[in-house]
Amino acid sequence: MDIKKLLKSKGLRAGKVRVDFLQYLFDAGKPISAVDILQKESMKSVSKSTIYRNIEDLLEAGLIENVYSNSDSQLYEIKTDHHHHHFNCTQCGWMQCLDVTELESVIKKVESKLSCNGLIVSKHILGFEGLCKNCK
Amino acid sequence: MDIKKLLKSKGLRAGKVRVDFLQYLFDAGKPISAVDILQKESMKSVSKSTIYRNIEDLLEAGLIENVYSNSDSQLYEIKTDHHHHHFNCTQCGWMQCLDVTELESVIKKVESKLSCNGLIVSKHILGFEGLCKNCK
DNA sequence: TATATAAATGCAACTTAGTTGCGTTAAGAT
DNA sequence: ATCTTAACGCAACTAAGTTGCATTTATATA
Repeated sequence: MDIKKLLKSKGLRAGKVRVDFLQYLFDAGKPISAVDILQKESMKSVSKSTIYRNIEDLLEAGLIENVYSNSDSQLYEIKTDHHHHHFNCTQCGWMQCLDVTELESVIKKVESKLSCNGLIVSKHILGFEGLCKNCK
Repeated sequence: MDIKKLLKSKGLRAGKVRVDFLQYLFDAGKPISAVDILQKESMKSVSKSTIYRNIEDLLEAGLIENVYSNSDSQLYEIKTDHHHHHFNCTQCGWMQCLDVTELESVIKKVESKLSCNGLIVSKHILGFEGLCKNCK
């Protein structure tokens, strides 16, 4: 789908930086931080407040989501209907998507148990850390 | 067990601030941040570098461990042999320990599958977020 | 108990991710 | 073409965490 139309469908204007930013996230195919973006050559002239405010807007619109990692800066990726988690190399930062349907069903059980205890569960965070093939 | 002896058994000296800090973590019975500590009346005169360096040392000694939360500052708690996870209220910061043995066995399976793929898994992070009874 | 020494602490300056207020620019509806 | 307001840039700020260095103190040893 066209980026501009996607943004419009969520009630967001297709500002120059916003379009580039979202396109970059689509192309990256991996979790990205605000710092990553700001260090990109093509983004050198972009103000960081613009990036951080775009992250806010895109999160709120449900176009991107936060990804857990042990890095100093928050990571984000395009939000898909297919919920998944990540393995994160603590040495080089490499990440791999994990599809673990078995896990998801157990997590659902825990969440419904918590709901019965009077809590509202809005999300869960799950991540695996360690060393990748190259770094070990 | 006596705090000073515990520290000594890990090859750490029982400095005044370190003992107080570790005692506080034991008494708190909930995850605590460096900022929490530094704001305590009895810790007002303590340097923040001392706290952060103590956190490093205690982590390395395996006496405390990091706890995931959505707060700005990192949370820590006394490390026990009994591994567990938390529910975290995003409004007030309240946390509840969760004992989910069912989850742990599935996670173990995932981790061994990752090991077969040539990755070294050192730890996993799991947390649930939402609203507690008071905040919902 | 006195002494030596390295670990623990304090202090101040620094780093870095992220925020905020405000003036300017440009997207897109009319 | 014009108007409105969202998007953007800029600069100053906040707050968590780090670092270098001087001072103090825990503790091993004499």
